[in-house]
Amino acid sequence: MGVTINDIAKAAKVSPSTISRVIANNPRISAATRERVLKIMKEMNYHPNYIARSLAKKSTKIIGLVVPGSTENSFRHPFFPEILRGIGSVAYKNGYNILISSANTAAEEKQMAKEFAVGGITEGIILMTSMIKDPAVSELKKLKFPFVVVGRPQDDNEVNWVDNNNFSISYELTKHFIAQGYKKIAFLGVSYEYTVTIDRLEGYKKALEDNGLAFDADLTVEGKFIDDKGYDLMNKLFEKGIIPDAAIAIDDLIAFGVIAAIREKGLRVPDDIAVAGFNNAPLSEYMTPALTSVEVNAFTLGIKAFELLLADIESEHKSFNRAIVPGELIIRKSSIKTF
Amino acid sequence: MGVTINDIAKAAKVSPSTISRVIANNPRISAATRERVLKIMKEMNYHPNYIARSLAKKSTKIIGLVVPGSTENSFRHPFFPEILRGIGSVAYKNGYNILISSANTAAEEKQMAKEFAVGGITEGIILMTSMIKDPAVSELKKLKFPFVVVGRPQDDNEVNWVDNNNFSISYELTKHFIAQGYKKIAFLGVSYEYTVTIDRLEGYKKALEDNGLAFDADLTVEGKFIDDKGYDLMNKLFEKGIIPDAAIAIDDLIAFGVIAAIREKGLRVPDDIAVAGFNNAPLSEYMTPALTSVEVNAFTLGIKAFELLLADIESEHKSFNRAIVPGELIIRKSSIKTF
DNA sequence: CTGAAAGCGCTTACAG
DNA sequence: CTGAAAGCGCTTACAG
Repeated sequence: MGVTINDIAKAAKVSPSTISRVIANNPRISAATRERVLKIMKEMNYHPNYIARSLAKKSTKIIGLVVPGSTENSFRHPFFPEILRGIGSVAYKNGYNILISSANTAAEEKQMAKEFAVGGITEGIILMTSMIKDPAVSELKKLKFPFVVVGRPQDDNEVNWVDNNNFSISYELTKHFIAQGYKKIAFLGVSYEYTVTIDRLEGYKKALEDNGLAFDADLTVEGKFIDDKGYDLMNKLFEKGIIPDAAIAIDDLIAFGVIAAIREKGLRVPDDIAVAGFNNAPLSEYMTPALTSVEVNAFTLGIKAFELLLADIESEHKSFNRAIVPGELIIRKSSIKTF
Repeated sequence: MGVTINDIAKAAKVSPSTISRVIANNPRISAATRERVLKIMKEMNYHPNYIARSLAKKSTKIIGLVVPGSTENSFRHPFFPEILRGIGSVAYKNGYNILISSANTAAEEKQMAKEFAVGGITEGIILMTSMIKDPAVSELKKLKFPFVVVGRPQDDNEVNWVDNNNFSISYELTKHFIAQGYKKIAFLGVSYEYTVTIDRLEGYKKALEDNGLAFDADLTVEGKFIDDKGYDLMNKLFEKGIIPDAAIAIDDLIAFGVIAAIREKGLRVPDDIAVAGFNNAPLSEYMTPALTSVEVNAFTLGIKAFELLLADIESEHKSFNRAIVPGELIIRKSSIKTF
């Protein structure tokens, strides 16, 4: 703070333009003056002002990240920091900084996204959301501002997005149960507000169908994605007098609640009811029994999200892209038939 | 992008100064012109340029957050997003945005902190670190730039910091074991690079001492905080032929590895060895047995960190402050004597 | 190879 | 109540 390009110019007895060119590594500056200026910059402890440069260049090298906020547990989920790590790793390499903002409601989210877009502070936005009818998405579309959505948007027309192959991986997981002879497979935690849960439900349905099992709506329990307690969801089934032989939960945290409910009823996992989740929570491998899950590779999702955004910001030729990161089925004891 | 204060000025047939005053809600502007200008701003879809304003006002309303990066698992730990949520919640209320940066090494961390400080882009910094001899801390001290450290710094002279009462809460946890008659209590995961682990070790030692138990260095296993596998740490004890009757792990994730090692040896938790962790991971309550832990209230830590930073940025009278957020002992089955 | 000038889009004393 | 002017700290054609 304090020493500016003009101070250096005076001290070096050259013009500010020259200082600017030294900073920018402009090759037209003679080696002699370059050295002299660099030395003085160091002596006077000069550092270019990022804000002034941004204004002059009309480029801030900052991207905005809008995350769901305090009222939603999604923010607490381990995949969030993983995605952030992924974004950060490539952003850093490309000289971008990340401005982060959390919103508590869809309206707030739209507001934050808009502020980032119109304020001239960010050059692009990543939305950590995949909600149906997301107002932030329509707002950014309207503004024609570069952005990427993490999670398939309901209407993926004219938007960049990244996601897992939720349909396929859910299909595969369901098949893993069917192949072992399970027939009454429950699906817990669908929320019609999140495409991710819908896609997983569809994969499950298709797997049933392809293997001659009828889809039974009674085996599907609606929830609020990861905001709900698996314990409650499983008990809804029990209260209806339904005892499945297997249960797929939309998230590992839900799965643990499901297991708790099963045990409370005096049943065993996997012997009486086999269980699997999604998102491979850090502790899932340590549980007893270890939980079968799907690794979603959130770090890679973050990398892809940034790459798509960068392309949108820098490319001359506008296009809308998507990247699908494959999930990996991780089979552990909770879903392996023991008899 | 595009429409500036000058465009509005022309359209409204007033000077740019007047537009600026309307934006700033300056009371000296007549209601009539204010209304007219606001109307035109809306019609022309004008939004003030944040960067230009920052340059003119010499205030960006942005704080920097430096987090440990990809190579460290600390970033993956659930407390990270919790702290971020806490910071975000108050930052938002105070009109601050958060610029985030992750570093992989201590040197990189210092570099990021310095760039944030000297680049004129942030007005203060929160360091998510509590490492011994943190170069970022000394750098920011040298620059006399406002900052707050999450975690007690080794030398807390002239630094603002927030932390849990790690000594006391560890004391309390240890006493919980002693009170039940446990005598051979292991302590796993001390890292002399993190003050948090040292403080917890000291609390453990003091509790032993105050209750007539000798501290036995052989019962302490060093680790790399949450980067290490609890499984390996516990086996180090076993390999030395030591079988404790209780084990305190520096983190819940470590504790789960510890439990896995205990079981592999054919012993039971808590019957043969009682176990507890710290940081109350989201799944700890679902484990079998549910894990005794310490809730560190990371959200509150984040709030306090921002409040301290804000005070440093805005206060006329410089001072160095700290805030201690009490942890809460959460006793579950893993540490309750069954016989 | 270097400089003078204009400009990026705002704010803010100063003047009236 | 409003405006003209200078300034925030840079960059960048244009000129030489």
